Amino acid sequence: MLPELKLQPLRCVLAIIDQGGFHAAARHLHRSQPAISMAVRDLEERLGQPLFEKGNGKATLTPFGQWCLPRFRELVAHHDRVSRDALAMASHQAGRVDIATVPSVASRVMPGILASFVIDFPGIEINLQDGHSELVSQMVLAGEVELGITSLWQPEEGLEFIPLLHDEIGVVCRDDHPLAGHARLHWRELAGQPLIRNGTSRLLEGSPAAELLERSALYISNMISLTAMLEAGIGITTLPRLAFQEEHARLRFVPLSAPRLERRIGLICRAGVSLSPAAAAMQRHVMAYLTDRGA
Amino acid sequence: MLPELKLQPLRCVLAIIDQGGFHAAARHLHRSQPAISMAVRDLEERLGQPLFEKGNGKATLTPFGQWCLPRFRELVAHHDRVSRDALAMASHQAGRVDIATVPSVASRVMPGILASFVIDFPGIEINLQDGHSELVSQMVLAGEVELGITSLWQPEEGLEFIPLLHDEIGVVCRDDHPLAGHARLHWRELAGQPLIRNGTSRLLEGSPAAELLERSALYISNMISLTAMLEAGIGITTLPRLAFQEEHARLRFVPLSAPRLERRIGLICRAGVSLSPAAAAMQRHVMAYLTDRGA
DNA sequence: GCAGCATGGTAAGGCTTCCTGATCATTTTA
DNA sequence: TAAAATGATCAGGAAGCCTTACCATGCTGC
Repeated sequence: MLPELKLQPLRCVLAIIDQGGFHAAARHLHRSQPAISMAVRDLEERLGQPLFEKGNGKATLTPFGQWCLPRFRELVAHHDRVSRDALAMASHQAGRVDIATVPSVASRVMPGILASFVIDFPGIEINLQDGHSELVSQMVLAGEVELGITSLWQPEEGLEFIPLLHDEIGVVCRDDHPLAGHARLHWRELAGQPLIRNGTSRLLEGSPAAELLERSALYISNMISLTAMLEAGIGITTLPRLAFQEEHARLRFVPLSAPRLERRIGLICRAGVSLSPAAAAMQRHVMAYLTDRGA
Repeated sequence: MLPELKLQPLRCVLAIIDQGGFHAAARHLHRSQPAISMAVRDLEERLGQPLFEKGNGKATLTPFGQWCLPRFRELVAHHDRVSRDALAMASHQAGRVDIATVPSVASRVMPGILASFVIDFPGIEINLQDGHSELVSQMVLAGEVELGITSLWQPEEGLEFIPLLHDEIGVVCRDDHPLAGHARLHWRELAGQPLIRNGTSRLLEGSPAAELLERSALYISNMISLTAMLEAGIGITTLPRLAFQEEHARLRFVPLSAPRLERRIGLICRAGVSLSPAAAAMQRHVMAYLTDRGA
């Protein structure tokens, strides 16, 4: 029913007008002149009307051709725009990545990663959100973000996990606390200390140190409140090293040597769904960045 | 540089999504299923990114594919719109004709022509202007209108003339005028009559009756003023029959038999420039209409 | 007036593209 | 577990498209 207007012949028509002749158009399109003639003839046959005046030496548009010209030009421009955009998207020169991470990663790891990423891929827009680890998993599962960087408590259905970092658990206390000078600690040394639980405390579960949790009366999820408590000397807590904010001069981090505990931080994304080009670039970038510096 | 996105593969992608699978798309596009697979693969290679998820049984878009889909849909829709409009234009189902005629033709001939034209070509827009014959020629030459219907004083460079009607010259006078009862007149019978010249009087030039013009003191170009003068009995005039308005009960038209004069009314258009499809349809229609009824 | 150069159109051959039909591997369904 | 449906792959052939060579025509400068 509808004739299929191929783009190449349309380009020929535009080139003939813009370059002022069949020969010039042929040169411009890197074709031979007969190719131009035939493309035009084929197009005219499809439309059922001549586009160019015949007989006179010069290449002139018929009124029908004049009517068609701007529409052809628009269509070709539209094609080129789609083609260019798609190529930019595919080659990581454009696009958008939405990432969610736990706060510790967002503040301690992501800045370095993103700083180099935006240099390598200046066209890609980045959207970084942070939240506790279960929220991160949920956002990835729901498709709100394509990538997550977090620790998984357990393998979750529908999520793929790529390990990135081992994040060692330690004890955090004020610098004048008796434990502050230790190079490492056995969990029994914490017995009797006022332990403040936080969102990462469940990392102790399943280890001998778990019984410490049972004797803890204080739970604080907010990190700012927690550090304020610690600085006030109200008690001690356990944290992964990344979550420990080194800029607090009066707080000390002492690794827990027995049991040696860690959280495994990794990249998560939905299983079975491939990433957008931009997200794939980010994923590769994250992995290269963290393996270069040693996990 | 830019990959050439052919429309057929894009249609394949749309069909796969809309019909829900490669086989369904193949049926819908009247192609074999491998053709669809190959078209998609080729398109993916051009873009450098997969559009469909591989491995799982179903046909699902990658995020990149989801990004592309609406753009592909737009581009294909744009193509179809251009194709449909161009075809409508070419096949006289749409378009526009601008015509200029002399007033007599506009009021006496065009109504019948246009009445049947709009039935045959309901999609074509018509723009009819009238003016004296030299204005008509000018408008055609300047390209303001594509077609003119008028009489040419002389063959004009750049204009093509297709004769349509012979329009006989006669004398117009009031019904109580001594000449009103004649069936025909010899020019000498007009001698001594007060002759009012008008825009068509130069048709007498070059004939024996030309000397009547020299003895005429009154020239009136406006047809309404002229008929008012005639009805007032101020004088007589000469007019082509078509220009004589029969609805004036008190005026009579008496053909001039010696010399027998006529103006040749015809279609004019620019030489060497082909007509738009709509104008060509109009031209054919006018010629068929007037030859059917005898010139 | 005629050679020379430009225009665009035409014809025959070859290369590339694209489609088909048969077949395969995998997943879903009964 | 057999059957059906999915999409992928491959070889062969048809069609489209491009190229080289040649033709017809119109303009230009001597």
